[in-house]
Amino acid sequence: MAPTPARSATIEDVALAAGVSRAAVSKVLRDAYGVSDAMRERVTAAMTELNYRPRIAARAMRGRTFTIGIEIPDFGNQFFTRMLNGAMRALADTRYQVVIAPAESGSRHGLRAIEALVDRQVDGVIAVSPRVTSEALERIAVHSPVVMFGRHDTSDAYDTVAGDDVVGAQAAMSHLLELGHTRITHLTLPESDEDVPSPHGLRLRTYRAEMESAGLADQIVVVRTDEGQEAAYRTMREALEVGAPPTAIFAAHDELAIGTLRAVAEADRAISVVGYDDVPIASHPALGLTTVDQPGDEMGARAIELLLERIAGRTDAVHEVFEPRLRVRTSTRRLA
Amino acid sequence: MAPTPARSATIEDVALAAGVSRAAVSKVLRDAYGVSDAMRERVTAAMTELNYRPRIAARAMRGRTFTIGIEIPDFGNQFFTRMLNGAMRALADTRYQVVIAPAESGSRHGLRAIEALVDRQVDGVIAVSPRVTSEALERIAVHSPVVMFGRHDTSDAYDTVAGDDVVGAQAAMSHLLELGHTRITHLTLPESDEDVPSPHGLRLRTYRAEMESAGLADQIVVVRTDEGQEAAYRTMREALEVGAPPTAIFAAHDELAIGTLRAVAEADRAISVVGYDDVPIASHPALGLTTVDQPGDEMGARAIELLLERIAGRTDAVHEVFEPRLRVRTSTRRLA
DNA sequence: ATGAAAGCGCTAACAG
DNA sequence: CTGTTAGCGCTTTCAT
Repeated sequence: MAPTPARSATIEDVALAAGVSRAAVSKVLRDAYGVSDAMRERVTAAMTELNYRPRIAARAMRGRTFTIGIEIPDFGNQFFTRMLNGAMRALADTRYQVVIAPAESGSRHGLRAIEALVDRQVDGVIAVSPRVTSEALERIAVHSPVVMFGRHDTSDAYDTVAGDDVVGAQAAMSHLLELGHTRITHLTLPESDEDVPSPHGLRLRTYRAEMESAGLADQIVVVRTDEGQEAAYRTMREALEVGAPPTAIFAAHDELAIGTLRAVAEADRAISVVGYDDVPIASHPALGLTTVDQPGDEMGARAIELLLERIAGRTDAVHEVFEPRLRVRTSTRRLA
Repeated sequence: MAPTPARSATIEDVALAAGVSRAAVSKVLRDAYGVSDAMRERVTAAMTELNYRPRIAARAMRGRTFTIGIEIPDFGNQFFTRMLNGAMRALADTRYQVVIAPAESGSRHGLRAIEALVDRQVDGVIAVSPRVTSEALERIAVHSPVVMFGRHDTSDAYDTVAGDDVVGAQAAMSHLLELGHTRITHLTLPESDEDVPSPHGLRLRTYRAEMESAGLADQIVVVRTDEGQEAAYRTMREALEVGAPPTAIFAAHDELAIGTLRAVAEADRAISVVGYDDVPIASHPALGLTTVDQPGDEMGARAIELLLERIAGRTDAVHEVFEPRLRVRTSTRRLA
């Protein structure tokens, strides 16, 4: 290949080649009103001839980019894959393309990734960032439509799509309590906080409330672990070695539950484990993880719908909540 | 303090507020030569005051965007998560941001996603697209640095980072043969083709070669399935019902292997299964999947290094190959 | 050390 | 139906 590449074709080159004006080319490009078939044909011919690709950056300076940005905190968590699938499907018949910005593991709340997306002129943002302050989000939402995934706050500036984490956590806890468990540990992330409107905050709060109303306040144990299966495994391996081990563990999400299952297997203990999300692997017979199913794909698709509505001009906020559903499998058993 | 601005601040607003020229602000922004400390201070003050964020799209029209685009074919495959982690880590200390474009499941080869990235003016692209023709890639590589992940072709126009799939597949096959298996099925994707320089093409070819040189040419069985655990599960569930079932299955990657494991478990048969990649879940004791470990994070980090070199001006191609390593676990057993 | 000014490729009035 | 033209926000010579 030539080491000194020619610069690629611009709208002007196409116009020249087709013997028309730039405006005409632009109109063909955007399918705008007022182009004769003859002209359209010559222009498209010139475009393929020159291998023309419109520069989105140039378009961005005048109008839309037809790009949706999605911020994701952790690719290791397959729940977000479900969400993404739903989002992609909802966008399939539109002109929009998706770009995804992964939150750097360091800056744990993902604001940087959201801003990176906005700086790149996406037409709207879907973000999974329970820890970003609503002030920061509202500042962003002034200039760019925003739909937050998993949040339970109800700002006027952005929409939210979330699961009903109270109902879900209650289902998980009721299940364990009905099986006769009393020493139930909750495994969650370091930053989960009952006062933050995050899924994990709500699950934690619900865990506490359910333990208390079952008269088990003195049995409450909350273990914290870093994100990911591996970290959860190491944390629980240690946790199971000290003191009286629990008979059941309610993990804040499936990745943590799967890591826990590993620690439990190695410790060779009959400890029941419940997760949250119903990631695809959870139903694998080798794991048989009892978990709270969230309709991730529907939620992702709905988030896109809301975002497109906002892009189209809606200004009042919508806050949508999806119902979770307990899936009982073999990882939970009646207390012997 | 100004009221909430209808449109967000531009470089001009900052210049006005700081009482300097646009050029001066731009220089501060880019840390360019020739700015006094006093000026720098006033400008940065104005920037924070106005909550200024540079528009990458505008910058893109003149120079770099400091954005790396990564195209990924399947988020369900956790091997790509390993790759992404390595890539993110390698980029952590640079000015670059990552955006990821998922290949639409329809257009199975991901060219559209790569072009979406290039249209958005990324400074370089890493792509996982074994099926895109080298012609298409070379056309793109003329205008944008490209590193292909997993390909075994050696174009001059783009770099490649791949695992040694022949060695890896040989290791998998040798392992099964040494355990006494002779009826070994290979499970791969519909489009895998021995003549395409893709990982799966090579694994397929190696499977055939190893069977033949073991004198088992008449035992060769290749089963095709769509992408994903679920599809692999359904395919293998059916495949295990007809004819004489194999005693071992070599799956082209771990997601397929895990789906296979599910079918095997349900069929309640003692069939050995080997995967490829060593995704995180593979080592979980509940699965114990024997597999060929590829150093995904190193490979991702190396891909970034190569891309940055190309962005910096290197024009000769580099083709890097990483050595895989067999991980023997409980999913393979000596033939009874 | 600082600023004026010329574009980058595209869209969207507006004129013809 | 087609073309002219004025920017969008930024970088980058080139003067001063």
